[in-house]
Amino acid sequence: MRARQLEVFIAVMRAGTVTAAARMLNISQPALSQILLHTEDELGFTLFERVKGRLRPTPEALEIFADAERLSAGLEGLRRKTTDLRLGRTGLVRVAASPPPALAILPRAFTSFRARHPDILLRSHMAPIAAIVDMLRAGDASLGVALDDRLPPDIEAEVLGSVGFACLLPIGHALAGKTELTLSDLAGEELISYRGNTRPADELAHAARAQGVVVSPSLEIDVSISAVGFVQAGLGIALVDALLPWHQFAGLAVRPLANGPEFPIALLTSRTRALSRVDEMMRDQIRAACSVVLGDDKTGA
Amino acid sequence: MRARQLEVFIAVMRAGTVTAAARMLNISQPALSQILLHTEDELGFTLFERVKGRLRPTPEALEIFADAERLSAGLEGLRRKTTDLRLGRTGLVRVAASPPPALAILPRAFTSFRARHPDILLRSHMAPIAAIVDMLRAGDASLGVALDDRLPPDIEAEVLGSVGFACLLPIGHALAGKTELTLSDLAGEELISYRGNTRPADELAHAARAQGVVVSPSLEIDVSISAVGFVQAGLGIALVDALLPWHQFAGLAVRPLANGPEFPIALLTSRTRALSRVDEMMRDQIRAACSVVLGDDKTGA
DNA sequence: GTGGCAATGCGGGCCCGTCAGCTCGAAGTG
DNA sequence: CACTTCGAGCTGACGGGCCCGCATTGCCAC
Repeated sequence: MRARQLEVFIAVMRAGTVTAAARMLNISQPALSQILLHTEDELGFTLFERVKGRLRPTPEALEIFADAERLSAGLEGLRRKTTDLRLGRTGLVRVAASPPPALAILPRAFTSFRARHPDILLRSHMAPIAAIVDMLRAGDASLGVALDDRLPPDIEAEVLGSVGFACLLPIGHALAGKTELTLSDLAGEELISYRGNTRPADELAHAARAQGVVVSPSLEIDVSISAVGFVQAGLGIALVDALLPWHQFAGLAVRPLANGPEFPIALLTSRTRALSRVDEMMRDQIRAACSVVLGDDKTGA
Repeated sequence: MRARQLEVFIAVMRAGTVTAAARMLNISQPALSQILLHTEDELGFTLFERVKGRLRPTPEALEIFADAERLSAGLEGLRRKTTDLRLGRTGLVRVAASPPPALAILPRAFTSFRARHPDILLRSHMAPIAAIVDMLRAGDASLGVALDDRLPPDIEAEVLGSVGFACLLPIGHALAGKTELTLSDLAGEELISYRGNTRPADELAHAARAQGVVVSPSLEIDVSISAVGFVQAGLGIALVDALLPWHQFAGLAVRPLANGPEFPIALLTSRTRALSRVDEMMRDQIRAACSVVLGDDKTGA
């Protein structure tokens, strides 16, 4: 029994006549009549008794009607579900990001995504990069955003752009008079930056060596945002990524670091897991949001 | 999503490869590949990601897989149900009959029916004819067998044959010496027969009048089988239908009544209700059983 | 006769199937 | 290292069957 035959059968049962059923299904009466006859032929027994030019359901028809209706409703439900999937009206998007992109890029990406797909559940995970990789591998997140593009081979990293370093100064610090700082400006200052043996720390040391200066933090952090409190407390100048929206925090001044290294902004996905439609839509929004944020950075802040 | 597409999708999900799925469905690999591609085209999103010549289900495919399997199983169940209906392997047949056919015809009909369709539930109702008509109208029975063909217009009566009267004599009665009796033989005997204002009583009286004798029962019954006890007790000679297998009862002799009226044996159905396949099969068996019983009656007893 | 209903005949389009042939990647072999 | 082989899936051509609309007929009731 084909799905179409199910629909026709149900329509005739509900409408009572072939003509009315044909109207319900928006097809011609002969077409429906043919399908009905063919169905009965295939089944091997009659579904309706023709009496005086009218139809009367046989006991067999009544017997299978309930099942037919249930199945047809199920098919219709599946059809709706698939159109929802096509249009991206259902599902859950989980994005794992390290704090800077989570605070700088995801809000914008989520906003535009939500405007386009209001019914999709969104979940944001702020995590260090090792945790992001684990989540991508386990399927706990399908998209990741981090400030690193050197990743295991089973993780695909698409570089969306790059962002430099920023210096966080306590309010009133002498160096706040300059619009941008260089590494040599920081000589003799108490520095707060990433702990050793991490990529940003290495790159910073490399750049400093190239410029003939020495940069050695006296206070090490692992996540840039934790520098906020230390700078506010006057413990020193922080050398951190310029992505995080530092201006939102009171009590510190932000100055870009000239000639410093760059962080790559990478969009991470698992190579062993395919993206769902909604994941792809979110990926597009993250790309767009990133370019907007970077553009704003260049012109505005 | 067509039913075929559902099957193909499930087969590919289960088999893992297109070729294996095609083997499962006994079709060629290109055919299945086409259906799968067409399905994805119709859905608007891909179900499998092609990587290195292999297929990997997308999140959407995993999402709808459970529903698809459930629906497909439902369709398969309906398919089995319809073949059961066609072959008459399912259902319930309810037959209402008055006592003589219920004891003489139905056992044979049920036996041959059961031999052909062992899985069908059978139900026999022994009831007076008024109750039979009510049951047919209400759908509590779909077939009826009675010794009357004059019935309301909404009941169809198909006459399967006819049966005459029999005389039930107490063992040792003088008339037992004759192989058959006539109405005039019964003059002066105590008679047991149907109550007045019923069809057999009227016909009996009519036949007696035609033969110039008077038949007036001194003991009235409504159902012929109830005469057994009265005859065994020596209360008189019973004039009843010859259909009921009277020889099964001890303590009475049976002699046919010559030149008596005939009972029509009628197979009853409701004109407003259609017969199911199994009902029709049972109807055929009742017809056959009736002709066998009547033929045996002519030759054997 | 007229109107409503179901069935039939005819023609066209789409789906589905087989068959033959193709590309691509992995694995084996000299 | 180049070649072959094999298995995976895709493409194109062709045919049959299902589904559809249009025109028409048969049947019944009013």
